[in-house]
Amino acid sequence: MTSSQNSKKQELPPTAWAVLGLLSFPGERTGYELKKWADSSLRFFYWSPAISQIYAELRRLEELGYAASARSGPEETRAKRRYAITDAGREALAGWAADTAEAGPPVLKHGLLLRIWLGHLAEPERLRAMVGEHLERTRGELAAVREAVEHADGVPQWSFPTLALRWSERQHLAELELAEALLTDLDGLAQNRQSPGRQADGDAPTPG
Amino acid sequence: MTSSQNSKKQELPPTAWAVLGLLSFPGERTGYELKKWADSSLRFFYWSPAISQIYAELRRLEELGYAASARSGPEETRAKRRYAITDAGREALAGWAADTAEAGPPVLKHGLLLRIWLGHLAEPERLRAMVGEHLERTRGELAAVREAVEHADGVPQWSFPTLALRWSERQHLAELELAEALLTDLDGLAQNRQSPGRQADGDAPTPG
DNA sequence: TTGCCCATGTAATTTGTTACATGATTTA
DNA sequence: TAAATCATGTAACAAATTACATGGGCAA
Repeated sequence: MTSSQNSKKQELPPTAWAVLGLLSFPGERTGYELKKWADSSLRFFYWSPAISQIYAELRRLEELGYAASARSGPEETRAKRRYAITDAGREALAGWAADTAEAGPPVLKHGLLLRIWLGHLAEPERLRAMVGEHLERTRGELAAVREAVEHADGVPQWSFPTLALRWSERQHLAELELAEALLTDLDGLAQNRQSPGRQADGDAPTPG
Repeated sequence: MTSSQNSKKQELPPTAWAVLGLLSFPGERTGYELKKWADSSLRFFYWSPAISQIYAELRRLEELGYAASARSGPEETRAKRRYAITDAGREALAGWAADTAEAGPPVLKHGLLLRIWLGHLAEPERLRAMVGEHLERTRGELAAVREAVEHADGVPQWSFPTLALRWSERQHLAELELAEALLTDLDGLAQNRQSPGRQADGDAPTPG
């Protein structure tokens, strides 16, 4: 059997692949370093697992032979442990990344929008304030993305991560525009509510 | 003690609030109906819990006195069970929704971008194809959002859900533009890779 | 009469978080 | 020498999914 035809696909959660992905760039690193790296770049378009989960995934990856670790100090001293990806790991990761069915649609969990959706429970002023706070926060995030881009840009090994970060930069710009448009829509709603005066508790229409 | 001052905040997962939110619109509905509704609208800006979890959350909400249910048939016959929000539930939900600290930044889990980030493991052609598939899928999603908007638009009780869906429509349009820009960037990368010829395995720079 | 949609629920399992314990190294 | 950061790990728990079991009603 050829190596590209492992009929039994490794079933691993996306987090495991993301951690292995972090290891797929040149160099060896500790779980701690991986966490910091995830916080400053992965999190913008995917997400940053808890440090305890990173350690757990690293152990699993090592068991599977996808990663190898070396202690810096002597055994038993709980010293720094640096991980590197193995050839088998690189191959498995490439196989997973090429599987487009695996990817599925992007998942968005937008707390602000959930609250807008529940706008009938809040004061209009409160809603506008929430969108304003969201704008502020998003500007901060955008600055963080730009820092990450600056850090990564120009390094040949990081051309693809840079691409992802550039996408993220544009994504944050879009998020700002979306929020502005939302404010406008909110104003429009307030206008229409001016005259009617009735909160309309008629028959419930069918959702769905 | 006034009802608006329960000093002990109810700690509930976002899913519980989302389910209660579904109940906050006029009418009584079954868990099954809630699931369908979540699939066709909530999922675009938040996410749609598994049906088994919806049932679990409904039980919890009822225990807390935030929702009440009535069987359609006689007891013990596992008949249809319709849920409605209670006054206490509405109040708790309003309190949660107004808490802006609770909201946190939006979370995005973008499988395609994770794969772009790992672009060094794939054929350039494969990457382009993946973005193409993403464009296709996003167009389909956009159509689904528009259907939902059409369904909700004009119904007075649903003005805020309609707002959220409009936001989602624009968000999907932005997603399409982002993907087009990504294709362009991918082309740019391919151009630069033309001459060098070396896969550069020099010193590992420090990520972070 | 077969299959699909409606409808509810349980059980097992996985995934992921927070809180905690521990100690080395660096910096003020 | 005190505090911050680096670094690894365990334990308890919460959140969420998948698979499964059950059965009524309706349409081809």
